[in-house]
Amino acid sequence: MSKKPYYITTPIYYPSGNPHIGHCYTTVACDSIARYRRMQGYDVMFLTGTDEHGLKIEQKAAEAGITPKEYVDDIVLNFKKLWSFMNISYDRYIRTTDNYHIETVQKIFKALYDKGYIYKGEYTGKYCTPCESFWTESQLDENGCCPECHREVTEAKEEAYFLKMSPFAERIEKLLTETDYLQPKTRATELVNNFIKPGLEDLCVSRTTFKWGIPVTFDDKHVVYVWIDALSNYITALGFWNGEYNDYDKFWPADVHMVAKDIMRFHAIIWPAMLMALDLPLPKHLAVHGWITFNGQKMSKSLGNVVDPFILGERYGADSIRYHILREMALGADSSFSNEIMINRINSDLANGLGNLVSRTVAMVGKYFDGTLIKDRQEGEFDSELKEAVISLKAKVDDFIDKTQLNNALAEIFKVVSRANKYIDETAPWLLAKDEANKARLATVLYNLLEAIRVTTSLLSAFMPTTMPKVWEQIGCTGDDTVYENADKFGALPADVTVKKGEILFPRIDVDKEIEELNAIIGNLAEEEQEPEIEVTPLADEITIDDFAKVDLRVALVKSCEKVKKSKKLLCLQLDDGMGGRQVVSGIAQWYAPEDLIGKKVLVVANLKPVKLCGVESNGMICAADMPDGSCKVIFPDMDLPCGAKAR
RNA sequence: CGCGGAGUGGAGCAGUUCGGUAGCUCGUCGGGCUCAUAACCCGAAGGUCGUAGGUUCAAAUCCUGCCUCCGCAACCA
Repeated sequence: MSKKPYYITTPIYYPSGNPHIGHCYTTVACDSIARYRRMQGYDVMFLTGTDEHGLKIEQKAAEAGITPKEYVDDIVLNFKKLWSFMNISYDRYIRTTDNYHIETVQKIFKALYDKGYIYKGEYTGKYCTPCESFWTESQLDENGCCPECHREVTEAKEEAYFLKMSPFAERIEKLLTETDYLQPKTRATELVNNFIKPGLEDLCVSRTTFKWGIPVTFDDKHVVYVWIDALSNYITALGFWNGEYNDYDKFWPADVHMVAKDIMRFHAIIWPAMLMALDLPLPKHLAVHGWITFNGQKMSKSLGNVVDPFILGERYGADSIRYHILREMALGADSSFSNEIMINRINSDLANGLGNLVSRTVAMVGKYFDGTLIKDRQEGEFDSELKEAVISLKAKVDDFIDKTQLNNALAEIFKVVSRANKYIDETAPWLLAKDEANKARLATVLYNLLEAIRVTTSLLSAFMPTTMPKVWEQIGCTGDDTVYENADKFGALPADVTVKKGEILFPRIDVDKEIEELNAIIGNLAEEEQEPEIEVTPLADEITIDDFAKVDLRVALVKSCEKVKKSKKLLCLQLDDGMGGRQVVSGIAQWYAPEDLIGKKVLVVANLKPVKLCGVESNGMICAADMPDGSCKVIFPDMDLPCGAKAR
């Protein structure tokens, strides 16, 4: 009988910077599932990779003075290094710059065009001429200018290809609401309400404004924009429409695509639409997890160092990091990461719980039996309860794996670890050891403990693949003892098993000392980062005095100020401008409370065309200056200046 | 009234579908044990389950209003 196929994927990561703990999160989870499925006897295909095209990479490479390919080659190396460090067992690694992928994407693009799902249209957006870049409204900086060079942008149109989405809207809505495709399903309504009910917009799938992408074969001005390029990796990597591999028929549709919530939308809507347009089967599940947050804040570049997986892994071991990530991660929800939480977790579960259980059990076999158990047995109180817990564990873990609830799977396993520690107290082997007559009973107790360790660690080996074999060595496992098939059986180890004391598996960590040291490391890194941070943004193009005269800056007094409801960033200010007053809306709510501004004087661009922001009219703009950390500070003029005074 | 989620002992969470003695992990305090990585085991303290009403014999759970937080969308003039 041939093995059942199982296909699981991580997203392909964008290598515009080095990998961080967020990448680990998804990848470690997929790896654990892949390993578990392999144990269960599935023929597993575990795919990961990198999405290497696009404007941002083009620019980063230009900054570094190398070609885009050279740039990504470098970073891909770091990704692979991290995966090898974290003991990730991927079966295939796809790079969107691989030739076979490029060819296939071109074929897919052409096929969609021939089917009439892709058509040529016009894309309108904000364009920055010096940068030759299009930006969406949301990408613009706080002044509505180019986020790269901070110069003005203009409305512009460019020719582009679009993918029709509306033909698939109904099917996608059903997929989200009526099937268990999306996990957890709680986000389905949100997606449907926000994107499908208002009418699915056609998707822009090509660009002419940058070159670092896959060329459209029948129109060489265009390169394929991210969607069709990146998402199709899941099938091109199997050899779909290419000769590089040929297991598409075997593995498609995928069993699980695992993604973080920020790219859920693309996998929940665009990817199914593409597959529908190509008439291909849809993947079975999309497992969405939250972000790792750091002390409640979203991960950011400056915080990235704090949780550098290499630094943490070197200190505590890759398996400890894997365990912590998996144990904290609940499907869907964010999970906060702090060094303290992690260290406490490692101490209580791994060092005190599992590590200590192995250590004390092995030590007792050594002390009371010289390392090798006698074959005599005598059953006693508490045995059956322990055995029951051990034997029933596998089914429970299986169930949680099926639901991609790895945190619960681990919790279940550690309940048995706890049960075993309790069993030691119940049976008190050190008392049994005092009387030679109890030898058989003592051997039974220790054997039962070894069996509990064998079963829990064989199930754990999918999650902590590096450390568990070390345990097996210590408790005297050989050959097939630790296979999945034996994980719901009691008595796989030989009755006269020989143990071998080994190194401490998970050394206990001194919390205070470690936190201090980690903070010191963070401090050093932060200092190194500081220098380039103070970069001054390039000067805008030269203007004449007449140009400046067009801008009418006035001094005004803030009479009242309140937050714009339903908005996070906006404050609504009532100003005395010496001309009867005016209302101005400003995007500074993150940095100023209303009472910080009331009674102060500000500089306002007074002849700016009025607009509505979040439905509130704004007649001007408050002058403020950028801070290096991305926040901004309002410029307060001298209080003696009269309202309405014109600045020049 | 844009859409959605969440408010439970010091912290992090489960329980809410199909109302019926409020549970888990960590922390704190007390006790026990000594095989073990100052680890292990037992016990205790600590919660008017965001808030105000309503339904009910009975509400964390159902209904209504309100407050707070978060995410998406919008938006940073």
